[in-house]
Amino acid sequence: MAGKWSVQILVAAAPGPIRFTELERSIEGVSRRMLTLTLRNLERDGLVVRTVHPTVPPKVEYELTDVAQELYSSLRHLTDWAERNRVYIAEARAAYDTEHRPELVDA
Amino acid sequence: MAGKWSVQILVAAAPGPIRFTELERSIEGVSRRMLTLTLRNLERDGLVVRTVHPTVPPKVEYELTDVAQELYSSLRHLTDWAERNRVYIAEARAAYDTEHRPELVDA
DNA sequence: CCGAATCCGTGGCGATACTG
DNA sequence: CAGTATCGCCACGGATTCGG
Repeated sequence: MAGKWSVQILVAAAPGPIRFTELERSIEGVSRRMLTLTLRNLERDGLVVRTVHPTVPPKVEYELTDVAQELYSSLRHLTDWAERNRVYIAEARAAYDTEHRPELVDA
Repeated sequence: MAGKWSVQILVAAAPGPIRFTELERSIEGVSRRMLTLTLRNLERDGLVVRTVHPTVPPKVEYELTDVAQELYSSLRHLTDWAERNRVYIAEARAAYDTEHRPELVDA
């Protein structure tokens, strides 16, 4: 799964174990459903470990595996690139649109 | 567009200018439509330049910009990771499935 | 050789409501 | 608190057809 939320979960969980609700709060716009689904897929791929503390109230923590930590490092190169070229791409897009689709520019 | 074919186009075009039909042949399973669409999006984002040679028969070449070359380099970290952990993930998946969904294992 | 236009199926994802 | 279950939209992308 290259799912929409996977990367943000990796980022949020990279520093250390994090609880379900903490994830939900730190990731803007994610629904409980998608958070669960994405976590299950990450767990399935051996990227996160799920630890249930049998307490009241329930407490579940998610933690990245070593493999996922490596993935996170590799991803940083990508995000760095994205950050560096954010403006360039936005300008290229604007220029392309004014040249090829003048009607839609202000829409 | 984080489209399905963008990365493969980057890889195919990284060595140098490449023609439309060459792309179509070197990328397994891509349709003419999706190739065109993806190329347009990459062009729009300033990642490829499209050069039309007014000859008969027509000849169109696509070439990566410097920004796209940087992206390609950054991507390599990811693909390297994927290659290194291919087996690990496959095994994690198989283990997860046999444990959580025994019915589907052979389906 | 290179591409645009149209039709249409699939599934990822969101909204909502219900549980232990 | 940490999920699960059900419903439905719509954008991505495949197949096909029509040009320059």
